Amino acid sequence: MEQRPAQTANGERQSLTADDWATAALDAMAAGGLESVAIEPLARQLGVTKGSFYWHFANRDALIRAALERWEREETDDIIARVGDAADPYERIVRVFKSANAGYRSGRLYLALTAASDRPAIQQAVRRVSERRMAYLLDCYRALGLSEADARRWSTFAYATFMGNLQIRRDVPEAIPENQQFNDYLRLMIETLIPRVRREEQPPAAAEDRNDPPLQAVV
Amino acid sequence: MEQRPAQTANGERQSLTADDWATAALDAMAAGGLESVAIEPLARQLGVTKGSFYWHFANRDALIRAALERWEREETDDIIARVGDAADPYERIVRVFKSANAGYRSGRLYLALTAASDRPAIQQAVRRVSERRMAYLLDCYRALGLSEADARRWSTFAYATFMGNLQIRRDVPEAIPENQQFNDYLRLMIETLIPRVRREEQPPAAAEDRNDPPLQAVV
DNA sequence: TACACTCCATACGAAAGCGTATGGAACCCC
DNA sequence: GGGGTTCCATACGCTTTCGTATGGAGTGTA
Repeated sequence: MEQRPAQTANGERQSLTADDWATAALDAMAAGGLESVAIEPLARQLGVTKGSFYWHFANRDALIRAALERWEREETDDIIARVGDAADPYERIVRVFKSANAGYRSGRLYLALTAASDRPAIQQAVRRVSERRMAYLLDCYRALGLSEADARRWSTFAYATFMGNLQIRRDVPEAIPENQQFNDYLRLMIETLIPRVRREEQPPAAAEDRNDPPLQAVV
Repeated sequence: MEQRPAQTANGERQSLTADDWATAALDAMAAGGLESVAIEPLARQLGVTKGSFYWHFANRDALIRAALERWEREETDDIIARVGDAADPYERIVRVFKSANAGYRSGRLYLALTAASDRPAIQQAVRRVSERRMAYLLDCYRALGLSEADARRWSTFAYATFMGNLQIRRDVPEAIPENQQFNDYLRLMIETLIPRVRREEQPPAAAEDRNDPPLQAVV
């Protein structure tokens, strides 16, 4: 597969891979947006010159495509690895919200990519990841016993809150409490965003369908 | 104050003002982010050349500063004009959420500005506007009768949901329902995000009360 | 008519970034 | 040790944008 020239005596100077360039591009995006993904600055930062880049990639667009692929892989792997197929749906939703905190870079990167709304390639990648995440949440809420319409509303609601917390954490970080205060804040959101439908009363979905109160949230 | 050379016979060609440039810059930002705010493209779009710009402004930074000032004025005026000092706090929070829908440009502009997290001037303006909005919400929740700590949590929670809806509407618009479905979605958020605390031990609310949850949300 | 002021056009230099062309060092294989 | 491959350095032309310098048309004013 890959064979790198053995590093020199002092341990420097091993050749770069295309993936190294992709991760560097993602780091640059997380730090300064898409416009920060420039060949020559990245090359300087990596300690090489443009010659290296144009050996690995055809042009700047190819780099961005590669970075997007890597990002999509990371995100989908992450959401499966972190919140996974664990336990009951309640626990899964809780973990989604706790993962909003974990990963400072992850959140910034997500927001930076969503900001590049003019580039269709990026927009589509963001859309795919967002839809996949919302579908995951939708499944969780269905598993809680909510009707299809209710599950859709609640999952969209929860995802909006999730995204908004990312944004607040980036733009007004003091607004997000810390330590014990943060736990209280988190618990408030969890308890509010996960309606405890009456489980016993089986069968859940069919019996308690359309009445006036749209969903029997007990909170 | 301002005197414009009378427009020519066909109604074209009246001279521009600095404010015209500022609004054009904001439009460009809402459409394509900060990098779209370039002098020469803007000049072409306005039907003039750079000569016009550098008569009104010292440089590009001055334009961005002017645009930011205008944006801050608009935003603060808007939040006072739209949701205003109307009625009870419940109605005020409702209006905040309804205004997330109104103003397509407003939301995009907000998100575009928050994305320019490297520019300190923009970051501070965003912070000021965000803090002012969150303070407004905090006041609403205090007026609902919540304790200081609870009001702070709920207002942050609500603002996060507000921001997240802006983001979803931009990135995955189909996820936001429309028409009657949207009203249901909106009502769900409103009812969930506005806890009806026991005002003064009134009979109607007190009757169906829960005593388990930490804050007396009845939803 | 002469002058000043406002607003913009045009021309120019400098810098940054993209992409290409080409050379060259290091390594491998026979 | 000739030849091929990998990976990168260097040099160059092109485009876009910023910012400056300067001229000029239009209008008001003495």
